[in-house]
Amino acid sequence: MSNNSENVAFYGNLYSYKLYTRPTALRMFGSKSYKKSKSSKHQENIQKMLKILALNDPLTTWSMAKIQLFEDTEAVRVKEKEYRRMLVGRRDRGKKTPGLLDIGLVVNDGIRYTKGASNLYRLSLHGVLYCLDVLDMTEKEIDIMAQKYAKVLPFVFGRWNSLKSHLGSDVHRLKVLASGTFLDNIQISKASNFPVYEILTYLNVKYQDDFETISESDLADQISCWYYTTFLLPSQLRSKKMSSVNTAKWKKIFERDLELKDWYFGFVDEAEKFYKARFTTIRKLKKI
DNA sequence: AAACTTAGAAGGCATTGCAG
DNA sequence: CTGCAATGCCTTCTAAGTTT
Repeated sequence: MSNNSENVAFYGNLYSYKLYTRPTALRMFGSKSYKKSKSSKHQENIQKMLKILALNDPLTTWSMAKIQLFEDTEAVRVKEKEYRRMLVGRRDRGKKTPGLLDIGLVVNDGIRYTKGASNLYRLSLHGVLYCLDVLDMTEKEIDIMAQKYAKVLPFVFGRWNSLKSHLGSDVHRLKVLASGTFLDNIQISKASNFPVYEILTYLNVKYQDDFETISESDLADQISCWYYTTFLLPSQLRSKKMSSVNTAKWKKIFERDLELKDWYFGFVDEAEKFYKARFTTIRKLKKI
């Protein structure tokens, strides 16, 4: 039910994740989990908050603080403010320092009216990717995040359990994307017999105008399409051919899930049309 | 290399507003 | 009045040069 068509998106397509959001987030909020490498207090705070958001339904700043501090109202009061500042950034002495909302890792997910109006916050898809990339999430935490964000990324997180049962540890290829690798380089064109390179390139073309802002459902489509397409690559890029085992797994996922199948092959059709039209154009030159 | 400078971040305090 | 939320202003801290 939570929809965001009226919200202004502060994030763009996957290319802008790779080029802008991710590098900015790494610089400002840490490129490694604060548990693993020395980080500033600010980075630790941010990462802790992101994890809270990752593991819960949309929250108000107050409820975020309460998750950590339960009944200690005074402490919650202080923490809550800290959280809000991290979200909205701060404007001090004429200077604006960006917060998680400005960078696009967190989005406003509607307003709760229980007591007055209060904003609900959750991760954006960029935020989900950053968490996968940087926070040291356990298997169990990722499962919870998938469940909480199933509506936001329906074709992947909405089918997480079934994907896990079919793909095993391969489900985590999403982390490749999270780490900023889009796999649209020419090198992969020979890594598979399937037109992986062509599809991923078309995926870039289709959403190229959405660099500044993209609707969340379009971004979810872009991510999901990337996700299913990369399964057409062997796990190690060295081995040239997909094992028949992999292909079988892939078919199995689509067999029972017609909605997914229609959606994915709808995209494949689009890509095919795109390339065909272009070749038709050049063919015409031959006839002159 | 210790002492000093300084911009920006973090922390603290105050105020406002609203619902029960 | 209490619990919650939002924001501005002031002070302290920190990380980085720069000077001596």
